[in-house]
Amino acid sequence: MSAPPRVRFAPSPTGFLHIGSARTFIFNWLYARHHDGTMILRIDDTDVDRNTQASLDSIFEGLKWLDLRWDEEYHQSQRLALHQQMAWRIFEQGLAYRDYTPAAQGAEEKPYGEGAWLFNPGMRDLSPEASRRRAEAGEPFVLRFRVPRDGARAVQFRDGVYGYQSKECADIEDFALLRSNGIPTYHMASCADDLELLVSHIIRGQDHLTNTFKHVLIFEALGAAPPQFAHLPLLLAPDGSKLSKRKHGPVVSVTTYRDAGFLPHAYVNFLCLLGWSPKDDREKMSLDELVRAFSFEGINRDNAVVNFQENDPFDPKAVWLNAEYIRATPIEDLARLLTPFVCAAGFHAEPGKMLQVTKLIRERIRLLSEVATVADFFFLDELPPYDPAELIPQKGDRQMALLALQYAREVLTTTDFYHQALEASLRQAAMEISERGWHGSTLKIKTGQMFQPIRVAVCGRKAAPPLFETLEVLGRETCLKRIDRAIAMLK
RNA sequence: GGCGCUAUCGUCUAACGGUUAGGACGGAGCCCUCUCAAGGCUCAAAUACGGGUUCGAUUCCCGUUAGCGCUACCA
Repeated sequence: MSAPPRVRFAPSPTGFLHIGSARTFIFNWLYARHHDGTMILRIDDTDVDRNTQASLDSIFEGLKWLDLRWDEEYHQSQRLALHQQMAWRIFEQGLAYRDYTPAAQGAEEKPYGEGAWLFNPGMRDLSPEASRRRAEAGEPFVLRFRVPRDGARAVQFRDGVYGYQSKECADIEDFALLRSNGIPTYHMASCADDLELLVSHIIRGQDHLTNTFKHVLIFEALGAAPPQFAHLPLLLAPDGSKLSKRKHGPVVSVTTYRDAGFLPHAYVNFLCLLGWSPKDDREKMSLDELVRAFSFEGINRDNAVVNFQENDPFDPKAVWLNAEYIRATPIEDLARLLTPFVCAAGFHAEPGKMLQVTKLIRERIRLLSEVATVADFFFLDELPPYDPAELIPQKGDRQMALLALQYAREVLTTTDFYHQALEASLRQAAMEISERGWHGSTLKIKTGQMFQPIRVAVCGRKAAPPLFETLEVLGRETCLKRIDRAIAMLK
């Protein structure tokens, strides 16, 4: 029926890719894919002073990691002529005027005492001749939109998320279209490009909701019907403030999540759940499911809190989702994903071993980076120091630990080194110890009491993957060496 | 200050006038078990406040409060 939508994500390269921006990208992408439309990436780099290459790199790096594609790409800085031309078209129609008031200097107080500022005195009604003369004389000016002041006109539009919106022109200030250096402002450049690129739906943060009235004015001045708008609730910090790089540091940067070992689609999934819901209790959703389920109706109007803490930078739900995705990842794929993290920890990640280790830790890590702490003993030549008290089992003592280790040592010297055989012979050993009693006592040793000293001796800690599989991966030589060391520590 | 937006468990959310207010994360407990996980089960936990409208309000209207946004020659 209607033409497929054209949507755009338009970041400005003035900082790293913000997770709120990432979410805006994702929602645009979902809308485009849901309707077989076109996803446009437009770099809004009109603020020459604040743009940085590092920021641009960060945006592309972040988007690349998210693993979602766009179909067309533009840079506003290469389209300035178009924006200027459109601005002057508005001027020609008498809908904009030159304002020669010098720019307000830096840190001047905002006098919000009585009402809002609407325009600078004397400039709106400068005669066309006077205005042109001063321009020709080289006097700098900003080009301002002439917001209708006569009558009680209101600007209105229908937002896909927030519904019908209306604002009196009397509450809209004469905003700038061109700066005194001739560079278009965000409002001008954005509308000009949305028009020229035939953007049909503008999906962006709610911080633009009130800007939209200005944009509608621009579209109308250019004789065009405004696109459809859909504004997204904002992402907040736990204290209710808007997420900011300044205040909240790395938790707002997409690359932080990548570096911590989030799976991109797990993270996309998490971001989708912030401010949107399929309304049927589904939470873990594949990209396909998200595309199918996405609609503006599912978008909330209330801002959403990213629930990070000072001692834990990641939202627990994001971590949980990531663990879900990790457990759903085939061993071979997961081993490959884990490898860089193992290498980064300074370990030698031999592919065959990675496969074995991955199998044992897949259900024990929530972030890929945790491999370094959870599986270190698989890669280390020598175990880091640990407390010998750890070797002593629950309701046991030093003698019991020693006995268990000595018995284990004996068994492990001869038994076949695969986990079924290891389990059988170590359980047998536990029974034998129990039958004989230990150091004159009639107490029996439970399997748990038998296995804990071995586990600690071999892994250096109590919390570890299943013992027999672990022994198998470690190999006889390493196991015996570590048990010997543990025995020495107990003596 | 002006204008706009918003308000359900700690957090993310469901319930488009009638539900014991549902789910998830996190928390607590139990089960399973060689530890840790994973898995299963159970529990605690919310409609900001005050007025209306209605036989009946989480839901509709108004007010209060609170939060957020915009109010730049930033985007």
